[in-house]
Amino acid sequence: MSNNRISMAVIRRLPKYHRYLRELLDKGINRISSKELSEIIGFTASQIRQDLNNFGGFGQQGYGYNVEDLYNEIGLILGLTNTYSTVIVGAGNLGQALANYNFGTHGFKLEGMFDVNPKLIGLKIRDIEIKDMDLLQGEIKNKNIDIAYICTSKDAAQEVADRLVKCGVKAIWNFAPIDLKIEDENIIVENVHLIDSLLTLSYFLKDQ
Amino acid sequence: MSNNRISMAVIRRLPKYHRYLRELLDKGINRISSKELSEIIGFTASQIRQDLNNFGGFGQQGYGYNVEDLYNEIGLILGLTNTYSTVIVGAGNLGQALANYNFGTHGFKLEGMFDVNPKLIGLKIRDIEIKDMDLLQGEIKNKNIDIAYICTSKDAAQEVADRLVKCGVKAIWNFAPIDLKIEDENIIVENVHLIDSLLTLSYFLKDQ
DNA sequence: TGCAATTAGTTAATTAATTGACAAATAAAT
DNA sequence: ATTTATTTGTCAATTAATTAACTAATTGCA
Repeated sequence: MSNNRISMAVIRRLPKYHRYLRELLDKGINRISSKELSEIIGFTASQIRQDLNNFGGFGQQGYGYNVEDLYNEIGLILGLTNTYSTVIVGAGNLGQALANYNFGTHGFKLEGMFDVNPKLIGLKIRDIEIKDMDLLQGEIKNKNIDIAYICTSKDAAQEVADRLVKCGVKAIWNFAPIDLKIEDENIIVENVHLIDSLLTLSYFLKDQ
Repeated sequence: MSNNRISMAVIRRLPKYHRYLRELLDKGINRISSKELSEIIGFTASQIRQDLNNFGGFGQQGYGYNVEDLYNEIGLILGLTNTYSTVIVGAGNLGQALANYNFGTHGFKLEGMFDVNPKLIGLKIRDIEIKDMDLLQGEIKNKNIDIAYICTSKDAAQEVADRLVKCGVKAIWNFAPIDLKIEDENIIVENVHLIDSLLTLSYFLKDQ
């Protein structure tokens, strides 16, 4: 099942399936065909069937898919049955925003926040106290942190990443506008490059 | 030049070229070959040449590319010589974070912030006062706003989008975890679905 | 000046991703 | 119970994206 030949294109569609299936569940819909799903999600029915079949035959001919089962299966594929411990590094506006997002409901438990700014240190966001960056390594090892969200400035990000990797973080969710250089290929790095997104918008706007 | 047969894959690489060229410029490097660029940016040299050639022949055989010229050309392609007026709708943590990002330096001038929360209304972020959401339509028309950043909750996002479109906004940068339904095909919608990004990270983490 | 090295632009080949088509299984209707 | 509708899983066809190969231009050095 956890076949690593699955293409990135497919993987990046999985959260969207998960999102739409959650909505269907909430509406009390318990059965859906690839054709119906295609109409609400905007992928072709063929693509939906192809995508899902990468992970197993979750449907039934003549019936379609059971919404709850499929939702759970995709949750499983995405690893949402696991619980991960996380920290936020850089507790400025963005870091605080992420703290308030409460990804904990999806299994990402926030265990700490760190910053260098004395004005922020000591502040509490949702019961999490912002601590001095000097305490980063110790706490990460202590609390066995899996994922770090980097919300520092561009200039601080690489150094922070190096420290994180050194103390055994498994994944980095990077919001700094830089491509981190990480030697260890086993460390997962997922970037959210806001400026890239905005410039893409700008590209399309220009032609209007 | 503004050929709209350019593939999305190419377009989404443009901001990354722009970012790396800026870095080269800052380092005082004024000449680069596709091969050298490929080594720092991580695309193949062939892909770099293909990508750039979608927009014109910016290089010179035997020489490579002039960094400053190429940087400017890509800036032009991305529409960064234009100035756009923007507003933030939803002035919670994320909205405030975006206000502080200061995208104004890239030509995206923040002209207003709006929220329904009385505790936020009146507050000033970087000289921009958060105003009552009721004033949204009027100000958008008044100030001829081009782009709105939607930073509201999932539940409020669609209604906000409808109102924005009605008063002539040209593009929406959407941070709410929902796919907005916009009738008018000319309206640009660029999504930043944080949860999708985090779930993708989770997918890869699960297999480790 | 002439020659080897470099390098873009471009075409061709390859690989990847998406869409289409259809058999087999199931559900629903009569 | 039989027939007709659906609808998946899968394979084939198509389209898109990436990589490789090559030509011609330019550079830089002897």
